[in-house]
Amino acid sequence: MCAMARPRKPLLSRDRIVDAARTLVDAEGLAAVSTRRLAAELGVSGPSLYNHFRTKDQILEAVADSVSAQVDLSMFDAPQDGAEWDWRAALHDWAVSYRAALREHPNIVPVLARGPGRRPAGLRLADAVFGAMVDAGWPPAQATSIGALMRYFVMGSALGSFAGGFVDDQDAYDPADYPHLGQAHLLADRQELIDDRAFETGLTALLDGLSTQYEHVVAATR
Amino acid sequence: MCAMARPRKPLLSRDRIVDAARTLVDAEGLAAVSTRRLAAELGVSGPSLYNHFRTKDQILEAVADSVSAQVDLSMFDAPQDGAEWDWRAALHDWAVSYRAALREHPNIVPVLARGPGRRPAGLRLADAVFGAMVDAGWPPAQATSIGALMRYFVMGSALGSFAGGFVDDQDAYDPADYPHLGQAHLLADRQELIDDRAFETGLTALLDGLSTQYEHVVAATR
DNA sequence: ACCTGAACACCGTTCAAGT
DNA sequence: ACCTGAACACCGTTCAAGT
Repeated sequence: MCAMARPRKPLLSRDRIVDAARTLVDAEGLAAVSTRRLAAELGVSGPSLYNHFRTKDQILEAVADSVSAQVDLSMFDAPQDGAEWDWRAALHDWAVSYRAALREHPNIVPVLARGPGRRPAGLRLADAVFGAMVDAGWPPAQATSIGALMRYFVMGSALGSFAGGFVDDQDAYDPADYPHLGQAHLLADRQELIDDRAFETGLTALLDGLSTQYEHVVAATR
Repeated sequence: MCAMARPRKPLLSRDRIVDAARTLVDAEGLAAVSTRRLAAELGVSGPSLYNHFRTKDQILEAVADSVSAQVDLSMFDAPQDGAEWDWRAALHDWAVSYRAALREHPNIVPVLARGPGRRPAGLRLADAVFGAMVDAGWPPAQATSIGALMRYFVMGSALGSFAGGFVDDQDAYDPADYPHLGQAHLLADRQELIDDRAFETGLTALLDGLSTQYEHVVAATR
């Protein structure tokens, strides 16, 4: 009861803000995140957020990084005792985990797609895949390409459903204009199946193709 | 002269609005496009736009479709007189043209990434690639997968530069945290080269892998 | 140190009014 | 039919003021 009521626990923290923002993005999309709305969700007034983040964009960056942090990277460690280091299997498992993390939070993908920037989990991810490919024997320039092209494919597959991009309305597909899209209105119903199959097909093709290149480029110089 | 000055030519048209919007998006990004700003660029007041488009989003959709319309689809026509129809070469050329169109207008890619929806050029593109793959002998479900996975890869490669996603500042890459990113600060300087090489490497791998699948799935059943 | 209300310069969109 | 100004309900961010 003394007059100096100073230590009064802070209402906000960076973690609490990021958690609330991620929940809001997941539930209602990027457009629903305004500083006023987010603050209301946290029971404070809008400008309070600026005591913890410099801009709204940095809040979204932090949300993006918290999603990157969920990607499993364990398949890249353990230096493999002598045995042939199976980079192909590791790359496959990593891509599956990467896409799974993104698909759990698809609305934040446009922010993630801007690249790692200074986000620690994004940089850790880039570091892990590049290091693993170099360890596997890929020349550094090729390892960079692999990091990039895998990112293209995973980001593209998570950015938006392919099947869901087609409207669920037969009248939208006039056979005179689009002779081969007679069944396209059915895509929306089977979104997950269609996108999962396309991802696995593409990933297998990508890894098969890279294995061929590996034999030419790497195994040949051994 | 006479008092009835009725026919007064309209100041605006859908095309003029779309052209101005595309120019603005290209020059200053999606965030710079506000209805007031766009209207000012066209010499009219903000609400005027609503005589030609129902929402701002539909203006952006129209910009996106005008970019889709620039993708070359000619490699998919001409039914090939008896000879083996080279779907692999067509797919390669199409992917290159697709990516080139997107890279000329990278800021609109997030809108394109929402899928074709009801956009005519987007639907034409989906129709062409699906029809060509079916003609080449792919079963419809596989042709759908190919349309999807190519879209993943091209969208991902156009959504943002891989190399440009890394900051141009050596201090951002502490060797203790990111042991393999010692050269990462150099990526920003060679953006185009690095992204072009990753795209070609990935596309070749993808097509090589699909060719292998084609032999198993299609040629075997002939 | 952390939170607040008021304020500034913006938004997308609607609508009555003009021609 | 097409354009306008005024208005509504929002934005992100700053800042002086409070504790």
